Amino acid sequence: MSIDKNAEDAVVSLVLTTSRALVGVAARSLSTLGDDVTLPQYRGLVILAARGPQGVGALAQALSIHPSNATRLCDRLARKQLIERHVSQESRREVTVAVTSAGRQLLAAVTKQRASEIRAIVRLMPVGQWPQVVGALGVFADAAGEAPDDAWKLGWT
Amino acid sequence: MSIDKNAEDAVVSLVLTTSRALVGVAARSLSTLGDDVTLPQYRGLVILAARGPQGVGALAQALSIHPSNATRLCDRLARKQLIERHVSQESRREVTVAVTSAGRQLLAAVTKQRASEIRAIVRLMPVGQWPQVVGALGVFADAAGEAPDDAWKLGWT
DNA sequence: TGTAATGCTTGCTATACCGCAACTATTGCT
DNA sequence: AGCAATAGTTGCGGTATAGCAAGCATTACA
Repeated sequence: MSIDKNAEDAVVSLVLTTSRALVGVAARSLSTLGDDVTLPQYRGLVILAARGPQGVGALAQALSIHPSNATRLCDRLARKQLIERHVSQESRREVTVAVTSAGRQLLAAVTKQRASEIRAIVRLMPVGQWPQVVGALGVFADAAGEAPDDAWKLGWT
Repeated sequence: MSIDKNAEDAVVSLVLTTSRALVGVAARSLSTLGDDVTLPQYRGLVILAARGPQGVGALAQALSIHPSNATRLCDRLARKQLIERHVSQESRREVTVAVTSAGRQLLAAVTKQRASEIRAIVRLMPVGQWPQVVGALGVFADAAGEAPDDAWKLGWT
């Protein structure tokens, strides 16, 4: 048990270290947004892109913010042409919010920047170990995928 | 070359996936702060904890914000007893900012929460693969460590 | 010693974010 | 038709972040 415990601690510790590096990458990729888009706005974009067009209320719930707050977030995103508001066809009182192509481009730019930084790191790793890394990360990703995952909710991905 | 390219893409893609999971963990761990501490404030705390006590100007530079902004950030952190300001002994015009024990406790709580979530994921991985994961993550962490690393600057760690 | 540079703070203004309450428009139900 | 529930918006007040300019000490230097 103590051996397993130590092994577990070793894995956790390494994952924590890895986490620091990857979160740093993510943070920097967001900073490429400049002052154009704030973090809450980016989170909203991610949600809308992941879940597809939906109402302001649903967005508010996903972001855990007050509906009125979501309205104004949408105001700002719409002003930047990153989303579009359309009155729903089903209910005239519902407003459907959708990411525009410009919004998608912004999200793609963030991902691209992130991949680019990761690529630089990967190239520093001995090529001979890539297979092992792929295997290990696959195992981890599987496990993380099974874990209750609200990550995308937070829009920090 | 095309094979290496594919292999590289595979690694990058997996790291991206892993990144999403880990960033989600990090984001959730920050949300344990409640509304007590904002993200900029947390970033400041991380910097101070990592670099040790230092002047307001150095903190501002590390956070890439205006010194006046750093002053007010320190105001808020000090009001919450998370940092302390002392006039430097060397220069009476310099103010040294240091994390208090309460501040360290807050940081520890975040890390603890993060480790706890990671532990849950680790336990979902087959024990037999832990050694491989440790090896692979070690390789990755090394590579990430060699890469120009401003991650801690951003205080999202 | 007098002047310039440094380190930090304060006044100012602007934006973003946040929740609550009140309001409008629409839909659903009786 | 009338009333209640729903979806979204707007008004309001509050805090946080952010930069610029001005000011105050203090230090460094000429």
